[in-house]
Amino acid sequence: MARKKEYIEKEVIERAMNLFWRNGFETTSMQMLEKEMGINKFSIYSSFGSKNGVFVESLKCYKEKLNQLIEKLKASTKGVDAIKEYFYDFIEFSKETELRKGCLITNTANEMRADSDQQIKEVLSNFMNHLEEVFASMLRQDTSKDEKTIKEQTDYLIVSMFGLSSATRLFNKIQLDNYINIIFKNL
Amino acid sequence: MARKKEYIEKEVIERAMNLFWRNGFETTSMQMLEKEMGINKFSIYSSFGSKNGVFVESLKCYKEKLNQLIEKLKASTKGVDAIKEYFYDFIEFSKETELRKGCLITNTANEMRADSDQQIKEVLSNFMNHLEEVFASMLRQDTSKDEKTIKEQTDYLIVSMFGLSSATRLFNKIQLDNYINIIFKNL
DNA sequence: CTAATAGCTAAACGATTGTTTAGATAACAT
DNA sequence: ATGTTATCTAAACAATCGTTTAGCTATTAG
Repeated sequence: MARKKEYIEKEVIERAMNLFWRNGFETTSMQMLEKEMGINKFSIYSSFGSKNGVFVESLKCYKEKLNQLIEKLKASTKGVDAIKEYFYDFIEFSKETELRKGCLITNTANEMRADSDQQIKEVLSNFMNHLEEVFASMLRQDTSKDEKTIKEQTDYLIVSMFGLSSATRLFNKIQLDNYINIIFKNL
Repeated sequence: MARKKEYIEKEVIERAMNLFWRNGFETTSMQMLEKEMGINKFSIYSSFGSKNGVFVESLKCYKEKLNQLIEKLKASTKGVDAIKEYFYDFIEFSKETELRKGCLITNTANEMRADSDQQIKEVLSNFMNHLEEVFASMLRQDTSKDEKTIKEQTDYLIVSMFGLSSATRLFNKIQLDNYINIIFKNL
C-alpha cells in the first residue's frame, strides 16, 4: 500500500518508560518524549493517541519487566524468605548509576491526585491487587499462619514496598539494608 | 508612608500550604494559588518572590505544624512506644475528610528530581536529619540497646515513615493499623 | 512507470505556565 | 488638605504545554 513505519512501537515505548520512570508523568513533556523516543510528535500521536496513551503503554511495559521478578517469586517455595529476595531483586532492578529511580508504579501512585486519569488509576490498583495476592500466597506456604495473620502481614508488606520504593530513591545502601533486615524480623 | 497590606502573610501561606499539600508542587499553578490564597499575583510575588518562594514558606509552615507532634514525642519517656504514638498522631494529623493528603515533606521528597530546586532539597534533608535524631534519642531510652542497633532501627523507622505517608494517601484504616502494628512488633 | 497512500517533517494551534508591568487606589506624614 | 508612596487590580509578557494540521517523502500495488 504505502510507506512503512521506521520505528518499532515496543522499542520507543521502552525509551518513553525510562523517561517517565526518571522524571514522573507531569515533569515529562512531549518535547522530551520526542527527543528520547527518537520519533516525531506526529508519530507519537498516531501510535499512542495522547501523552496519557504513551504513559499507559509505558506502565504496561514496566509491569512486564517487573513481572519477571514476580514470576521468580511465585515459583519459589521459600515462603517469606522468597519475598525478602524479591525485595532485594527489586532494589537491584530499580538501581541506576546516575540517578535513583524507585518504582514506576509506586512513583505514579504517589503522583496521583483525586482528578487524575481513571485508566491509569485502574492499572495501578490492578497491579497492587495482583502483588497483594502473590504476597499472600507466599505467606500461606507457612501453614501455621491463620488467615487473619496472612491479611495483616500482607498489608504490612504492601506498605513496606511503598517505603522501599521511596527509600531506593532517597537513601543509601546501608539504610536500605537496615530497613529490609528489620522488615522481615517482624514476620 | 503609604497603603497597608490587606492580608497577613502567615495566613495566606497557610492556605497555600494546604493547596500544595493536596496537589503537590507541579500540579499547583499560580492561578490556583491566587484563588486559594485570596490575593493577587502581584501581592504573591511582592511577598514571596516566586512560586518556589511560596512553596519554601509553605514547607516551613508545614514543619511548624508537624513540630508540635515532634515536641510531644521528644517530651515523652515512653521510648519506642512514644514513636508508635507519633505514628498514630501523624495519621490523625494528615487525615482529611474529602482527600488523603499524606505528609507534605515526604510527598515533596517523592516529587523531587535530580534538577529540582536546591533550597527545597535542603529544607527536606534538614527535616529528615532532625527526625532521625529524635527517633534515635527515643530509642536510646532503652539503655539495653547498643549504638549499632540504634542506627539500624532509626533507618528502619525513617523509611517506615515514608511507607506510612504513602499509605495514608492510598490505603484504608485497617491496612494502616495492620502496618503500624507489625512495624513495632520487635523494636 | 504511475497512482495511491501511509509515514514523515515542521510549523502552527489555542491554552496555560510562571512572571512582569502599567495604572488606579488608598493610607500615611506633613 | 495634599503630596508621597506602598499596595491594589488587571492586562500583558514570553515561554512552554499537549495537540493538530498541511504538505513533502517514500513505499507498495497494479
